[in-house]
Parts: sequence; structure tokens; C-alpha cells
Amino acid sequence: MAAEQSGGLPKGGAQRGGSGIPGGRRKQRVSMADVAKLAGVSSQTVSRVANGHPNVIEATREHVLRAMRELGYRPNSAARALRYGQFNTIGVILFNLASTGNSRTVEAIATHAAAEGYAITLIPVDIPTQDNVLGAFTRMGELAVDAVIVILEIHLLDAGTVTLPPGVHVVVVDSDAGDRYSVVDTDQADGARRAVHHLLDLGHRTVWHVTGPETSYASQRRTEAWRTALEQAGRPVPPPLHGDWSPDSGYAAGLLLAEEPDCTAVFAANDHMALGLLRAFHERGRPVPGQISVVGFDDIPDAAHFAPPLTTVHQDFTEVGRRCVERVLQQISLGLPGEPGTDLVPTRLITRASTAPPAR
Amino acid sequence: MAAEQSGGLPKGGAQRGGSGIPGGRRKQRVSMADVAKLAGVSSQTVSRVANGHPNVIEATREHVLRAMRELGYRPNSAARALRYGQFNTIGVILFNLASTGNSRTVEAIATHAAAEGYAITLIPVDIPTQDNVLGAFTRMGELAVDAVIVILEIHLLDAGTVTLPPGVHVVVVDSDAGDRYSVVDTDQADGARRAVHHLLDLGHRTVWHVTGPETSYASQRRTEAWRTALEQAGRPVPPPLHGDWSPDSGYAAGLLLAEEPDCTAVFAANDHMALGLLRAFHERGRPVPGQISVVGFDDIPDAAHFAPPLTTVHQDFTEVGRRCVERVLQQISLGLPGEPGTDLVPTRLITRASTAPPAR
DNA sequence: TCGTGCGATGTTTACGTAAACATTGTCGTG
DNA sequence: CACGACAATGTTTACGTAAACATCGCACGA
Repeated sequence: MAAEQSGGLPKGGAQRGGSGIPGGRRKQRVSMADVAKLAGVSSQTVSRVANGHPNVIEATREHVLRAMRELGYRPNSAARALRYGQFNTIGVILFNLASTGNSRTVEAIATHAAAEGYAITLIPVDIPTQDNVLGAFTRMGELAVDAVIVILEIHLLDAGTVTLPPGVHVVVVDSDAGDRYSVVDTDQADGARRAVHHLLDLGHRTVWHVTGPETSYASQRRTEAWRTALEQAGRPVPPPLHGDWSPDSGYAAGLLLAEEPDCTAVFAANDHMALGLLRAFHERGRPVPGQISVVGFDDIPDAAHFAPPLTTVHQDFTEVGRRCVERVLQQISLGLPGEPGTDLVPTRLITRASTAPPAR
Repeated sequence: MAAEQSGGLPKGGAQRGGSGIPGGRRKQRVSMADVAKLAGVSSQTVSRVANGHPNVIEATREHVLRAMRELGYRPNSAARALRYGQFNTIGVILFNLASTGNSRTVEAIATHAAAEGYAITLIPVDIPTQDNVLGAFTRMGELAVDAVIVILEIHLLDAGTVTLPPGVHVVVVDSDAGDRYSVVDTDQADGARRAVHHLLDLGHRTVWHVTGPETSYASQRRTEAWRTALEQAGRPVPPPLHGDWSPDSGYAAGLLLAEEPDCTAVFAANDHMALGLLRAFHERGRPVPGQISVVGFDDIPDAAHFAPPLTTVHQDFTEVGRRCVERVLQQISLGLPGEPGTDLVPTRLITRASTAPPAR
């Protein structure tokens, strides 16, 4: 009684688009029942064929497969998800995708998840206010996801006593919430230390610093580690200049630093700002690395071609993404909330031509 | 008969993680029935409250809401999707997310889709071989999506007589399939023309060109338009140099071009390669724009800070993403396959310091 | 020759939601 | 005062899938 309209089986190949039938307003696509009817079997047998169960006689299987092809059958994942209570999907909440690190991390997450049969659902948060993040999480609750990877400051969530949807597994990137969540991140402090030590080892008396935005945990960590490294080496700590990741802000900081006669070495919290520094120093006649050395952070592909090629701290975004997926899938399979704890991916320093011993 | 385990209602806030009950292996989360039982109403009433239907008395609504809160009820989107035959999700198939254009387009898509209540599911294709793309589409067929946006060379699909899953709406970016699909893209030809004319207007006799990979339609279009523009102006067409979008390939091309005494103007198919060119010319003592002018394509944020700041063709990725979503949602609401046709987003030339009249 | 066991297939049911229909009860009006 | 209309709520059902259980028939061994 269900149908009455299987008529007009599409002989030709490319019948894309909705049901060609003008009548019924929203007849659901081809279902197992439709296939079953055409093949002259029960829908259960169709299910068995679809899922590769063994106990189906070859001739029957053939019939069913032909009927599937003929009708263009595709399994309905909603029904499947309802049946299994699983979506095979991981949600990714993030603030912005344009930033180098995020897009590369997301790509790695998507790739590794795909390899495990999971899809990725992106939940962008326009402006990382408390409300928006909360909204994303609320929506997330209704979304078809088995787990969530959060790529932003988790404290934005915490401040408002947000209760994460129970039953949703969470892994966090770029945060210090290792005491409550499963955190995977680049070892920011490690990277910053490498940058500072590299410059000190070259003979610089101290290292200036251009920070990222204050709202970024990664930025905070880098700044903190920079300060600590200097203090532990007994060096003076110059006042940090505040940037916002953009090359423009790096350029602005560079214009200021160019006027500091003491400044012989700068550690920029990312490569884009380092680029801005290079330009400012160039314009102000402070040759790099002749008078000033510059170290960046991220190792974007362009960095090797800056003028001069940039010495920078390499982040392994792929590894971060891989570990996120690994952890999340583990949580899903165990059915338990993730162990709190922080999983740090080490960095390495890529030495290029923007650093040198200080001029005498 | 359904439950027997609502016991131990979580008084405290943060009870994340799966059911604390060790017994039952996979009891689905709180359902409307559970809420209904606790609130002492029928599940239909719960549904009414959840969906904001009018005819519910205030006291009842309160009871239901309290029960929801107490149990941490979240609607099951699989059931909902099954009921409605809609997922409120758009799939995005792409080759790589790391490229500037793609990540920004995807971000725009995600943002606009979110504003319309749609989520984005990413389907990455590791290597854009026929098989992989086909696999992505097959998987897509089973995925919970109402429509698909394809950000890669559609001919990868076509060659193998791929039948797109019927009933799935498709919009394509970066392709010439306007005769069969709904295509949204940056007007590559327009951009390339602007670049060439800018250089010719400055007085250059002709313009050399560094291409992107041959597999990229965007790259092909830019090269084609570059050639056509030169021919129409009656200028000689130098042999194009082949790059692959990477700054490395631009650098390699730059080393060759630096040896061409005739070469006074170069149009690079993207900004990253232009950066490579700048470096090569700098290293080889061919000042830009003194001896050679360079124009890029994309207008990445860094471009303004290259040495020298790069004249380039600005792409409006946000607009591309917006139009993709617009088209796709239109297709969904109409329930019809998209009109074939190409929707081109114009570009504009950003003039900076890497171009100048040729040396005399 | 007659079980018996298992392979092949059919039937029933549950997953969570919400439309459609059914059942109350109350209030207003003739 | 009675009846109709409508508001509030309950009951049934379908969405597509697949596990669990039921049935049928054939082949093999005693």
C-alpha cells in the first residue's frame, strides 16, 4: 500500500534530481521496501544483501542488486542512525577556519576521520562570545554527532556554567582545560622556548616579543614561555608588543621596534606577524638578520620564501588532528567520557635566513 | 516498559559522559517518552512543548520543561530526520582544505549555512583520482545530507560516467560544468584579464605567466584568459611556465625567468607563487618593480606585506560561499535539481608596489 | 524411509519523533 | 439549561532499517 508510483523506471543513466513524478509532494526516496517489491523478496532480504550478510543465495542476491541499481536505491542514513544510535559523525566547533593552524588541523581531522568511516560536521562560531559558543553547543546537542572536537578557548564555555550535552564525547584543542577535558595541542611552550634559546644561543642579549591576541590560549602560552625562558636565562624581559595574528599588526609592531636601538632579536607569535615585522624593518632600513633577527611560529609554506626566508617554529598540525580523532574514537568505542589530560605534540625549530648573531 | 533506569537523576550540573549506569549496554539517551513519564503527560505533549506548539497550557508546559531539564533531554536528530526526510545538512566535497581559497570558501559556506539552520559535513578526498572522488560520492549518498557542494574538478567525476545520487542537489565550484550543473565561481578570466591589462597599460610589451597545476580548472581559465588578452592586444605570447600553486614552484619559475632579459612583467596564477617569484628575482638581482613587475592572484592577507607589497587580483571567497549556499538552499526548497548555469563572482585588481612601468 | 538440522527467507518489532485523528472538558451563547 | 465549538491532551500510526524470532524446505545420516 505504500507506493503506487514506482512506474517509469529510469532506463537512462543520469536521472539526477528529485522524483520526476509531479504528483505527490514529498515521497521519500527509494526504500528497501521498494527494492524488495521489485525483486520479489522481503525487505529483510534486501537488508541482508545491502549489509553483505552471508546467508543469501546467489541468484537472490543478484535479483536484489539489480533491483537496487534499477531504482537507484541508497540507504537512508537517518533510519540507520536511529536504529543504531550512532551517526558516525564527529562535530568540530571552531571560531574561524581562515587561520592557517585551524584549517590545517581541520583538514587533518577530516582526513583521519574519513579513514575511520567518520564524517565531519563543522559548527562555525561567528564571534566567540559566550552566547554564540553556547548556541553552537546547544545546536550541537541536536546535531547528529557522536562526539565533538572543540577548537577554541574552552574557557568561553566554562565561564557560563555550560553543561556539555551528556553522552557527547569531547576533545579540546588550544586550551588549558587539561584538568577537565581531553586536550590535544601543539606544545606551545616548547616551541616558544626553542625560539628564545635559538636567539640567545646566537648571542643576543635578550629577545623582544610580538604576541597574538590575548583571547588566544596558544598566544598566552607562547608569551608565558618566552618570558620564563628569558627569566631563567637571567636576561631582561622587554615589554611585549601586542598583535592579533595579522600581518598588519606585525607591521605596526615592527614600526615601533625599528625605533628601539637595543632591539636585535624578535620572536613573533606567528609567521604572518613575522612577515609584517620583516617588511617594517626593511622599510626602516634595519636589515634582517644584519641588525635584527626574527623568528616566527607555525612554519607556513610561504615562510621559506619570505625576504629573508624565515626561521620559525614548525607545528605539526596533521599530528594534532590525528591525535584528536584517535582520542575521540577511543572515547566513542569505550563509551566513556575521555580521560582528562593534555596530549602535547612537540615542535621543531626550522632555521632559515632571518636569524644571525647580533651585529657587533 | 521501556526504561527502569531513570533512577539517580543527576542533581549536580556537569554529568557529562554516557549513562552512568553500568548495566544496559547501549540504552539510547533520554527520549520524549522518558520525559513524558516523568512529567506525567503523553509523549505527544512533550513533542508539542519541544516544538513550541501553541495549544499547551502554561502549567503543563512548565512541568514538561522541568522534566526535560532534569533528564537532560536532547531531541534525537536521527529520528527527526527520518520523520521529516530532511537532514538540514549540506555536504561539501573537497580535495584540500589547506589552500587559501578553499578554506575561505568553506568557512563562508559554513557560516552562511549555519545562519540558515544548516550544518556542513566535510568530505575530504585525499587524492583526487577518479576512484577516490567516486568513493566520496558513494559515501555521500549514504551520508545524511540534503545537498552537496563540490569544490573540485567536476570532470574527475564525469570521466567515469558517475551518476550523482538522484535527489541530491549539487552546486559546483571551480569547474566549467555550467552546462550540466549549477556552478558558482570566481570569474577567473575576468581576473586574469585585469592583471594582463594592468601590466600592458603600464607600458610592458608583453606579460609572462606562471600557471597553476594543469588539473585545476581555475588555473586553466587564468592561463587561457592571459593568452587571449595578449593575443587580442596583438602582443607576443611567451611560453607559460608551469607551477603547482606552491611558493616553491614559483621560486623555481622565477629562477628561470630571471635569466630572460626580455621579461619585464609576470602574472602569477596565485599569490604564493608570486611570493616565490619575488624571492627569486631578489636573489638574482632583478629588482621588483624596477626591472620586473609582478602580479598575483587571490589577495591573501600576507600579500600586502610582501617585499614589495604585491599587486594582485582580489577574489571574493565569501561571496562565492554565500552564493553556493543560496543556490543550494533554493534547490532544496524548490525540490528541483538546480538550473545548469554559471554564476560568476567578479574580481578586482588591488594595485600595490610590485608593478611599475618597464625600465627604459 | 523418516527425522533432524541448518540454510534461506519471511514476519514482527523497536528505534524516537510528530502528524493525524480521537477523546475529553469547559465556556459561551441562544 | 443545553448544545456546540474549541482548547487541551491522549492514542495511533508511519518514517526506513535491521535484530530477533518464525517458518519452510532440502539434504544428509541412521
